[in-house]
Amino acid sequence: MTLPLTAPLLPKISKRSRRGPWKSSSAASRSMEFFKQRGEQYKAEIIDSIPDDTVSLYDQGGFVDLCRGPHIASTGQIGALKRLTSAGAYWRGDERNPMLQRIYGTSFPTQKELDTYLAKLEEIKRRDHRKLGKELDLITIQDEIGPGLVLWHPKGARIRLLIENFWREQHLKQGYELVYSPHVARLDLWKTSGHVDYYRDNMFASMKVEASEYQLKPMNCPFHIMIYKSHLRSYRDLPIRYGELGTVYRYERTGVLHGLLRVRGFTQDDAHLFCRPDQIEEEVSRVLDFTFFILRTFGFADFEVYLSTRPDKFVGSEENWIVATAGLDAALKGRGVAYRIDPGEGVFYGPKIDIKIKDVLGRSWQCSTVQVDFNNPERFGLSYVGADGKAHQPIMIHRALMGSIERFFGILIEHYAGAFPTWLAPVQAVVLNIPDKHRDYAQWLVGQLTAAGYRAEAGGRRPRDAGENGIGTWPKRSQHGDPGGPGATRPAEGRCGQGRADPVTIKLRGVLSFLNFGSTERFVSGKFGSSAWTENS
RNA sequence: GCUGGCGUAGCUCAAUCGGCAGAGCAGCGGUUUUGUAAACCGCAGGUUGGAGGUUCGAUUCCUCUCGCCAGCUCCA
Repeated sequence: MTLPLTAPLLPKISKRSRRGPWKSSSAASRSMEFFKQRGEQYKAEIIDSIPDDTVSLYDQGGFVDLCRGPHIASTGQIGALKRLTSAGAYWRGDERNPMLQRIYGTSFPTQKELDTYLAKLEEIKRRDHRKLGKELDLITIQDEIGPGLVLWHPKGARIRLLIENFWREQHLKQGYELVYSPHVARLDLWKTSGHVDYYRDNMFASMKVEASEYQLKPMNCPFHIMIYKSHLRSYRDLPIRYGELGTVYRYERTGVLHGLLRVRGFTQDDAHLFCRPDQIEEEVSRVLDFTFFILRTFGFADFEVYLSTRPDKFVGSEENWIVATAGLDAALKGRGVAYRIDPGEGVFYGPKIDIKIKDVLGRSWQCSTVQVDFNNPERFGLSYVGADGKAHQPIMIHRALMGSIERFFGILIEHYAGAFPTWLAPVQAVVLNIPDKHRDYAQWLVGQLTAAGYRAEAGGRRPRDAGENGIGTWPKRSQHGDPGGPGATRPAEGRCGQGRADPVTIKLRGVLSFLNFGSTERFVSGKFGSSAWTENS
């Protein structure tokens, strides 16, 4: 059948795949002939690649499938079936191969379980940061500017500033030095670093300036290296930790761009640690602690940790790889972190630890990464003077805790469904003036709140504004009106939809006190502050 | 980049066979007022993503292009 898989056809497929029992049988590799005769070239090709003498086949009403199995014993076990989407997929996952048409669907033993799953998909849709980012006026990505390039609107920028201020403050406490570096540099720098050889496909084209080529930076590391190199280093100076909220530009193929989660210009919360080989474990341990602290502060509690080991193509000595991998391993074990080995998935220049964040819906996102690097110290000829008076080569550790501010923000939006905790909320309080004639008073109150350091906004002139989505998303609300009127002055109260209205007097002092609770303290995950608090002054 | 789908007002969407581009919400001006997704009247809002082509006439058909979405591949 070579009909196009358009929408009207798919319900039929849904229906048909419902009846008949499954039978299973196994056959010798002559089944390759069977599939060839049927014109099912791909199945024959797969059998060809299976070393075993026998393969297992499943027969379902004349549809014979090659499958390691198991298929379910009976289609009667399928209580509920739903087609989800259809999309192309490369044969065997290789983009050089032809594209196949794939239909995605799911089934559950009962309709109820299917409904639960579908409700979760709806919830994911509701939390989509691309939708909320626009609705809450946090960010936009506009065609005229270019795909994958983010505009941070005032409300989004407020949150970013809070994130960045927190980040800087904590890094200083942790003994990092904060640095800045330019957005472009001579192409030669990227030749030295190896990016031109290994990373060119992800770089924007270089530009000619006067007599030399310049390159928009895809990474921050060469700059930090050059700061290290700017003078002689002693073993006593190590470890040296340079941190930077460094904005990088990478050419990502159009099909991979995805809201804030995959962009072309983004800011890494980057740092490079220069240390002696014997300091790797200690430094990595510190980074792990620091990472979990930061992530928990933003409300993330569940993580997936991976240790990626040496790939086939690698640089550096085997001995260094062993030392570095052991250092990462020891740090993870020392901190009691459960992790999985991802064999051969390390970067060519060294092994790494990746930490994926699990959000409230149980989806995981790659953010944090800790990578050991032997390559760059070698390429740039880094050294320090050891206790023996001789030159030694330091080890570099690349690390990002949030990964990129853009991606992290996208995840945050979805994690909180836009209803940020008070310390991060771009609007901590909305002052509603109902009816309109109280606008001046509302403005005055907003002015008072702003002067007191809160993020407040006046909004709405009609009763229904109180129930609006955007306004309901912000943490606190205070409403002002005439006694007994439709917009009667109401107590400041908590976030709409949480069923928690905290009675507070409407006097300015009361509003300030109410806001003060939990407005600046940061949440630690698992301890989401309740707003159960009253004032009766 | 690849396969498939889709671009109409700030947002969500209409527009029959190719025949005058429309509605709700948001906005603005009024009127009104029992407390959480919707009070009433009016006004304004558009180069139908862009460029070509076919046609008396294109939102509609064709070509190219830009972008978005679902995946594949890749990744922070």
